[in-house]
Amino acid sequence: MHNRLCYIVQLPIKCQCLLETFMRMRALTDQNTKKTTIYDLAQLAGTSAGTVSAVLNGNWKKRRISEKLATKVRNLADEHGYALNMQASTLRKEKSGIIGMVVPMYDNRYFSSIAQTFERMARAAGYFPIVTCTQRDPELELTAARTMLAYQVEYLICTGATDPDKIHDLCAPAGVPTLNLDLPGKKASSVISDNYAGAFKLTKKILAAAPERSQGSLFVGGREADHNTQERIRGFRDAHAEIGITVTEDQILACGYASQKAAAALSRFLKDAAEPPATMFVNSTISLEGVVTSLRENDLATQDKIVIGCFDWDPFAELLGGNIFMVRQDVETMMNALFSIIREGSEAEIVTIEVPPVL
Amino acid sequence: MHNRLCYIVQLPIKCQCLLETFMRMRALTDQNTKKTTIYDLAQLAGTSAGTVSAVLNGNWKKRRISEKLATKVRNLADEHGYALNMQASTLRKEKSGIIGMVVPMYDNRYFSSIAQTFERMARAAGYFPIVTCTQRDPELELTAARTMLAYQVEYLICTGATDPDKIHDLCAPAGVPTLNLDLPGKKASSVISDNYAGAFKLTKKILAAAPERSQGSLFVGGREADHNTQERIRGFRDAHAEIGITVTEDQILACGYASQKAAAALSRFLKDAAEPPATMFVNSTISLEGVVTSLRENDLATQDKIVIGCFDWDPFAELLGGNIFMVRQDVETMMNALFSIIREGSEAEIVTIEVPPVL
DNA sequence: CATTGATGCATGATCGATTGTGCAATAAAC
DNA sequence: GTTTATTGCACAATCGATCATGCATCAATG
Repeated sequence: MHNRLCYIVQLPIKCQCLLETFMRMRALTDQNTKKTTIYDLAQLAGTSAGTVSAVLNGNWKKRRISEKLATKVRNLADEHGYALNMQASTLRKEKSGIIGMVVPMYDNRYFSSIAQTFERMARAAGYFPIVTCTQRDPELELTAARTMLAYQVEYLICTGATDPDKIHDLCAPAGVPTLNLDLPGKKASSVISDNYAGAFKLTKKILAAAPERSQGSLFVGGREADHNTQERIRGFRDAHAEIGITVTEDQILACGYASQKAAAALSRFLKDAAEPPATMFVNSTISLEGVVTSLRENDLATQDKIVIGCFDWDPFAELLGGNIFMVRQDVETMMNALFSIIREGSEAEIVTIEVPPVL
Repeated sequence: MHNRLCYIVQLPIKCQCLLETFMRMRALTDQNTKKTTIYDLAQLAGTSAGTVSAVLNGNWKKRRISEKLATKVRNLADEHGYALNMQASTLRKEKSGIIGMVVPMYDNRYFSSIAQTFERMARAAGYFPIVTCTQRDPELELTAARTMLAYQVEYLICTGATDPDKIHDLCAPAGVPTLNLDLPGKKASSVISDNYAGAFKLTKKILAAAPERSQGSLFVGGREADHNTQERIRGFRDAHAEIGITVTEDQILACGYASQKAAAALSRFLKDAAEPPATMFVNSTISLEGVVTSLRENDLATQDKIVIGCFDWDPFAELLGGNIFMVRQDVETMMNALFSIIREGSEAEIVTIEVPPVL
């Protein structure tokens, strides 16, 4: 069945050198295109494929294979650079060992740290992590999820997904559990930052450091529709309420996260205002980029003049100097929570874990 | 062969409600754990698995399947949320469509931009991209490469790899071509920044903007052993030579990339020096973090006092203000070069493409 | 010497999708 | 009416690894 036929031809002496060249090429091609399989190793070791498989995947003890044969097979595997064919293995075992994650972007510290930590922990848990970024494109989110399903992922983590519940509905019929990270969903467990508490603390901090000024605070960035922004605005409001200040609608610029949008929104605000705001709550480092740019353009350095609080962390932003405070979402703890849910199994009910960020 | 047996049992009426509950559970479990296969769809459509396969993978025209049957099969597939089993498909076709990439880290703009662009372009080229970060761990680099081989990647891109040639040697016997990105290798084609030209230009720029001072320039960050650092030092030297200055060994602090190392090396330097350097060439944003920290600690703001050139780009670093110039490695062009090599096929000889970075 | 048990391995079915081959049924050509 | 061509599909082998089953061989026991 698995015999690889080999035609041996008798050639006249004249052709010997040609033959040699051919054999070298074949050897090269063989090694270059044909991967060694357990059948090849079985033939070389004079044993069966099943035995080779047992030796290489570690349960040869159970199958009572002799130490001697096991060693021989392992040596041959090393010599020939044997690599397991995961597709075949997965197909048979019906378990891929793959855990998937979709993230919106890599290009800020929060998400890149999530991706990096996810890979590390997944590997430590014995999974093969596949991370893919969906460019904040809802369409691509679904396509990516579908593709991950095709690759038989055992778990799918939806990070900052536009519509995590739709992804859940895609995965559920295939028996693939999902988890939400950063943004919560209703149909699967979620691990998110404690946005309210973080925003509340951060706001108190900047209010305490704020200079006296008629023009009060400003909230910049994020989308009113998204859960995180709502919670942060609530924290922002309540921290003000605590010292007897009511935040009005015009103090909230939920203009989206993109830096250009934040810059534009802030510039518009500054044009109408008599005085710059005393404090600003900026909803992400991405938005902060826009805020800083806008301040530059309006000849307002960060230094001392305006106290900024940013819900997110970036090392260089921190070095910007001036009165800038950042809360750092606790990625390590969030990811630990995530993997503890995964370890518990999907039996449990739907939970939402809120991890406090650190100032 | 592929019949899924279904035992139908006649139960006394008493048990009817129990049965109902059972059926609901079974339905749930069935839908939750068993994925729909082409055999399931074939049975539902009253046709054969081969036909279903042909319909779903698009070559049903070639196989002369009627429009009517094709539509029926497609509808059934949609209804039942059918997802292709890639493992089975790959196993049979002996082509996975997977393209792999290893990167050292995600947490700086350069590498995260590379990862992001890679994913986008790979998808556009019809591949399924798998990116994994190896934490600058040479051991993990090899392990990751081996795992990628097991998953039957068709191509492997080694980004900033410690020893790309070793990875090549791992992949070659399996017939998997490799490409090097960012750091060159000898055994496969490479796409890298034109480090010499970039460094030369950047150095000229900071020299032109430099204040007159006895203490000249400093080169901070990177490893003497790595190709990029060598080339940048060469550019740094030559730009000085052009205006008649010879760079001495003590002006080169190739202390590694890590920010702490850069901070420590610079602080040590500043302790011994009578005066701070007029200009500094910093070898990456990571190192720049350390440099800025060290300057802070030594009460030297960036403002006007020291002209800094950084070989790498970060939006916030750019906003730091003061005399700081950054060259941005041209990721888009580099990745285009990479994929054009991939499209050409691996027939061609080993080439090294140097892409000029932009100031 | 016959029976039991342990040891060491081979055999073959199986996972799901793909694809070359072949065989009916109908249509077209002579 | 017979031959040829075309349409429309079913069948079965195959990819590589896994694992339940089974069959020799040899030692131990009665």
